[in-house]
Amino acid sequence: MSEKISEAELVVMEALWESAPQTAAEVADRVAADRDWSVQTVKTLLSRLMAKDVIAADQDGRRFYYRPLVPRQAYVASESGRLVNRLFGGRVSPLVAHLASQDQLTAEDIAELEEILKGLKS
Amino acid sequence: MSEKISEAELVVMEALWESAPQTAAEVADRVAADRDWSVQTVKTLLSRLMAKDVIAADQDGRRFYYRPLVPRQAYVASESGRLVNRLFGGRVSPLVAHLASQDQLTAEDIAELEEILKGLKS
DNA sequence: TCGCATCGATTACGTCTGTAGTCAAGACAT
DNA sequence: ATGTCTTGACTACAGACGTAATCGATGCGA
Repeated sequence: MSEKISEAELVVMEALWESAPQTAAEVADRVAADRDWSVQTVKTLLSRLMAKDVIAADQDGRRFYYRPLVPRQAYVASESGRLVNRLFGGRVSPLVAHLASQDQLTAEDIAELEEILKGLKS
Repeated sequence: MSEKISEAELVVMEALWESAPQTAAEVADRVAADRDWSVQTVKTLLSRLMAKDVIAADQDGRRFYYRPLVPRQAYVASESGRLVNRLFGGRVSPLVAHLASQDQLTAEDIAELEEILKGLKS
């Protein structure tokens, strides 16, 4: 919950969710795979994430080890909730119906969805 | 597709998707239900949407009738696609699994999802 | 011990966003 | 004809965002 995480900040969060704790340099390395950012840029984003209280840093000598405070799970939950509310009036099935109508469901998706539903009808 | 529509702009788009064409004043009225904005604010948002080529205006005397150029359908498609890519690696079933695990699926949703899946297995 | 590399902090700066005021031109009532 | 209302265009401005340079402190190699 809490402060809104921006697009660029999210890239940094993903790096931390992938593995934590990490130093700024490590995060920058990991992030380099996606975005061509300078180390400075990554550090700025880390600061902003700290300001938003979604990550924390543990000092080790003069360097910091960063780790997420918000689990990816929670973020994903709030974001997908937001989307479903904004675009589908809070209902999930229209979202799936929509994706289905766009042929965005793979055969695998369909099989898995059936599994999920089976589980829900316990 | 094309230019990114901001949160505030989206509110205006929704008003136009609901009914079109509309004058700026009509849009402002409709929008007033959600947001407490001045007419000016709505006009600015309309301009920005024009600049982004997602709406168009037909002049009638000295007033304009605005209408969406991008159908809601298309917007919803690109946004939900973006979310699924950003958060679920492009796979839909994890999204549903996630929503299910959060108890965000109503019984109605489940029934409808079953219907959808039945349709897909034609 | 002295210079250099490195770290986080601070500052910068252009763009986008949210929100709105002001302005010029036309319409309308008196 | 003149003052008023309405309309879109233009301008404003603070805060967020993307991207990065610079700065002061510190540790390390020579």
